[in-house]
Amino acid sequence: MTKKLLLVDGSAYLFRAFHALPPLTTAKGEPTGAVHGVLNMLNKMIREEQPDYIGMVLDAPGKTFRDDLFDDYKASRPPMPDDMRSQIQPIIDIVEAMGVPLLRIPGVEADDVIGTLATQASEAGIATLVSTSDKDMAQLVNEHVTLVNTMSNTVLDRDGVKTKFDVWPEQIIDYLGLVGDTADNIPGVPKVGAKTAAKWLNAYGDCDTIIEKADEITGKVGESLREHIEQLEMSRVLATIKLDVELDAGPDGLAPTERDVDALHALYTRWELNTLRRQLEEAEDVGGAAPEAATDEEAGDYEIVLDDKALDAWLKRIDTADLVAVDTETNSLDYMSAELVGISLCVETGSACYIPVAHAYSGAPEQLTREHVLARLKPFLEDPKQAKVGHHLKYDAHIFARYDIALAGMQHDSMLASYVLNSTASRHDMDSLAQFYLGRSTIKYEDVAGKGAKQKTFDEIDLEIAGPYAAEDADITLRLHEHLIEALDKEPTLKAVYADIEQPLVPVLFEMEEAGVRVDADLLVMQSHELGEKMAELQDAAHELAGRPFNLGSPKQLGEILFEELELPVLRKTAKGAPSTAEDVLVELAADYDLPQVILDFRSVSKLRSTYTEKLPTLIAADGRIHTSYHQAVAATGRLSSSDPNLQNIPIRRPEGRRIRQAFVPEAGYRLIAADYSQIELRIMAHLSQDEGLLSAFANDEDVHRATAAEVFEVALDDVTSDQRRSAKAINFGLIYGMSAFGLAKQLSIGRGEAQAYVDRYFERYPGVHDYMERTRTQARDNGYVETIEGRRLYLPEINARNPQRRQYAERSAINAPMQGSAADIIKRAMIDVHGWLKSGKTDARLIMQVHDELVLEVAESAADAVMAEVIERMARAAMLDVPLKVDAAAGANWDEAH
DNA sequence: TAAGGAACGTAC
DNA sequence: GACGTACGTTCCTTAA
Repeated sequence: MTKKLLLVDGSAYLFRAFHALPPLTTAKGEPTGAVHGVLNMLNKMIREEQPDYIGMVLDAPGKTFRDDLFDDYKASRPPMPDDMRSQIQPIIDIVEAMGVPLLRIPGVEADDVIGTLATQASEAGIATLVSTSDKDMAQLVNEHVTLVNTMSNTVLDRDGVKTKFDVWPEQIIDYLGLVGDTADNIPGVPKVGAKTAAKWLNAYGDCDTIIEKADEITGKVGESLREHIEQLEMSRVLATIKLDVELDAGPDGLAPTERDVDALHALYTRWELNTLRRQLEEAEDVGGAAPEAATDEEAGDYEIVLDDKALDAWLKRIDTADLVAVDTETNSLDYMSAELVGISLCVETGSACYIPVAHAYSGAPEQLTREHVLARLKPFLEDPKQAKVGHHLKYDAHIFARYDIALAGMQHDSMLASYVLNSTASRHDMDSLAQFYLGRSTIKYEDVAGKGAKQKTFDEIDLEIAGPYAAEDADITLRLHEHLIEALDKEPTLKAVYADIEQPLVPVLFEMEEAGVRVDADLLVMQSHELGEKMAELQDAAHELAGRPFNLGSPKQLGEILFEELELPVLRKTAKGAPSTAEDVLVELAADYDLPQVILDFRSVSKLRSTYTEKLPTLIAADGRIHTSYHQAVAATGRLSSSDPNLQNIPIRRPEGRRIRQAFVPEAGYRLIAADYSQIELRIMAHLSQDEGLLSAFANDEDVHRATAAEVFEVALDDVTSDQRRSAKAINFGLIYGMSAFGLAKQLSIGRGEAQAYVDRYFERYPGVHDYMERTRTQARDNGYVETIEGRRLYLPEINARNPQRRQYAERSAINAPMQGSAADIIKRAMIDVHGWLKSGKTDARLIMQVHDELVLEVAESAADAVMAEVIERMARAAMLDVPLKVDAAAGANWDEAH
């Protein structure tokens, strides 16, 4: 068997890694990005090639013979940055500790050392692989010597050189002499580029012949050639790699030696190369193994797919797999504008691929085109029988939708599994989950893309960096899925919440987001204008009353005016101890002073303008519609949330704000239908508490607040005053939120004693509710969690906290969560049902919004009445409680009218 | 200059 | 101290 020699161009690695990698540093701030990069590439080469001999060659400091030949040699190259220079020594130390022979020969360049060794190896019949990204090395290629570019995974043999440069390896020196090299300041012949050089060399064979026949060459290029013959000869010499450098040892002196485990461990620790350190610890039982090292953390087998052959192999793998992890990489978080940059797949943990389709940094290797890859994957992606798992698959589905691919078979989602298992986990992003469930530190997005102003989009990231990151995402997704499903299997009710509610909801939310809602920009712009004028008037009035101008939007400046200069009484302080200027405080002050009311009016107007009338028009997409994002794994109780923009807090309570809803309109020929559950949380409280009074009030379809007022104030239903009803309403809502008598007193501006009397009275009249509240607190304390009707859990780790404030907070959450969460479960079931019904029939209608207890649909005018009736029916029977679920609905020409 | 927290206000 | 769940804007301090 022929022996194999691997020669690594350390200098090329260093430059490439330094510029390609984000500026990683140690905790102290020492740069280590290039160290990471060089070591990763080196390790990868060793792993893949398993050479018998190996040498890493670095440039030595100081002048080389070429500097003596040509004064301007490499003059255009800026001096090595300090951040790069400082990383050379750590690399040298580590490579030596690894047992890899390292060569640094003064007076020549790394290229010359590599050239010499490659030549000697050829003569000895040793197969040589030169790992570099430097194209000059192509001149070394022969039957025994090939180049490999770790960046792009491309291998250049004789035919490869011919394909890439259109000249043979032995012509490369002449080629470089003609073309020159700006980076090394090798002049070449002006006006001659790659095409011309190849054309001449193919016609004449070599430079000497070209010079001989220079007169035959016509045109401006011909002139340039004749004028620069001397320069051409010089350039050839500079481009020629020296093959006879005097070395202490030949290729057979480059056998790797035993690695020095202790020295390596110390160096990895010193330079905070944690992944390498952990791998070493696992393999060698060295150092204080970190806790996470105990779990599975083998480096994955990650492949970058750059050609059809590799793609074919993966298509075969996914076709026969039971479940495939799919992940997309894009250049934006905005799903409506994001472009696909690459796709990751994983069918078996530890083995994943990344298929880049649009990495466009300079020097990026040739990739399969987006169109090609998508066309080949389309049958798989659209096949509902081919099950996929993702982490937040809804986002990936949006990306595929941009390219007319309807992602189907969205069977599992590790983000949702995690959410159902523990909704109170602070985050459900992949990195946190990998750390928590798998004990595994993943590559962080910031580490590959950088952060702040320097953050790159994914298509700008070097494949050497992006590939492992992206492939790991798919690998981790599959690992998480396997782990989380196992956990869910142990909790059948949670599994049901996941499988029967959250997972089927994904396509529903996906379609709602894709649909968006039409918004009348002109109307909002007009409203904005009006509000702007009102703001100016109120600001003038405020400055007048204050006696000087100030920023009305600054609570700090306002506090100075009100409490220092005008000396108004400080009624309350903020958490930080500053006098509060919150709404309720100003309302109270407004009874005795003028300025607070002006501030209140200003705030209200300015809020409407900045948050809604100014902002919403800027968010309208090309289709004239606003596409929000519904988040399925955010709210601890099981509710959805909405952002970019938040369509769940569009004003309604006051007429000034409510006008904004007039800008939410249907397409021509359509109507908006808004259907909302009436008092759903109180109905759930009746069901859960089984309180007879409450059950019968709902059974008889009474006005529940009026009924409560009648009980608490001991009057007949018909004699309840509007004030009594208002108080009863506050009590009812307060109960849902776990409010105290103190809070109720504040809400109703009554004495604390009086409020306490109301609460006592309420519990006397509704003893079932009182018992239920007690039971809930007990359950929370005993189990550490509370449940919705469906069995969705909310963990309350602080329910037994020593700190009374934290404990009481947990208690209030315990009271509220079953009601809020059950309502969320019910409307989610209704959404799945309504969506399924709409999909199965020919009804021209679609769901477009959800606001916690309300669904909004856009329906063809002719179908409006029928759809409304059906939606009411389906929402009402989404859960079978011991009280009826009542649904109110209306249709209109805008969202305001539909109420 | 950018990031992040505090204060505030909108919804259910 | 005192009413649950969210998200967005503005101001302003702090850190790089």
